Amino acid sequence: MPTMTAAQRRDQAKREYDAFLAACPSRRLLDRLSDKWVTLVLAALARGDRRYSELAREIAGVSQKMLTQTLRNMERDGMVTRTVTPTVPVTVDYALTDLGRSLQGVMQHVKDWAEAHIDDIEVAREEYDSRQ
Amino acid sequence: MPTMTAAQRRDQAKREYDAFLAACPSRRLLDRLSDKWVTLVLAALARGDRRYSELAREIAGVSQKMLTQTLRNMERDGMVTRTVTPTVPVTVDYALTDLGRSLQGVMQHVKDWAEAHIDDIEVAREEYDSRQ
DNA sequence: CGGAATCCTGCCTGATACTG
DNA sequence: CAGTATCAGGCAGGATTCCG
Repeated sequence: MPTMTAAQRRDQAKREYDAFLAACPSRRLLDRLSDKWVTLVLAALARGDRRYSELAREIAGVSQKMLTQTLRNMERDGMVTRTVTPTVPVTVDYALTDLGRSLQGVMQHVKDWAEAHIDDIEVAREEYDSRQ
Repeated sequence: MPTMTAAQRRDQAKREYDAFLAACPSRRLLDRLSDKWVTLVLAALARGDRRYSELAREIAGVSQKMLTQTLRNMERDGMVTRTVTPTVPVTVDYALTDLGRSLQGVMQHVKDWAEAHIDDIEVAREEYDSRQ
């Protein structure tokens, strides 16, 4: 009785795909980096340790929610350390770990590429749009 | 009459922020890369030209919609070329441009980093979670 | 100061169906 | 084969409020 066979095959494929995804290092990192705030936090901390409010000011446009969430995830991933100093009011400092610094070095190349080639992209885009 | 002053200030700040964003090369590129399919398409095409269906098979988990959308955007950005051969049925080949190859070279470093360090991240994460 | 919690909206994405 | 069109839902992310 092959009822639902098509749906079952799809589910099967999906499970295999998920397993494949979970086993692929590149994709797991890409999932992390596709959160663009991660890269911006890395860049900010590369210039030195920062307090929460300093990061919020330096990374224009990030909401408190996203900044907190990003920092939590990065702490969880061993990219940054979080140091609470029980003053009044409390101060919280963030710093890169060795792992974070290592990744930042790689992302720096991406940033350099962006500054060198983003104009080419803009030009290509305008030409594409002008051809309808 | 300072009615709506707070809201107006927010709007003003938002407009300034948008203008700032539009002027920042790194962020514009990050916006593109935060679409993770872009990186995967770059990697696939780096191994040689591909037809649409080949890409769909090679990049497991991408929907037709997202693949088409990603390819369109990348073509618009001058990263890939799209060549239609009017056979029956029609064949469409995608290839990297020089710009695309250049970016792919940079992203290759990211991929290498991922394969070298993703385990460190996993370990850090498990330790973080085990500490509640 | 540095968050946590809540609500709520948009759009991102996948599923499905149709076309040349 | 290589798409386009349409619909639906899920959740990313913003705004707001409250707390230690």
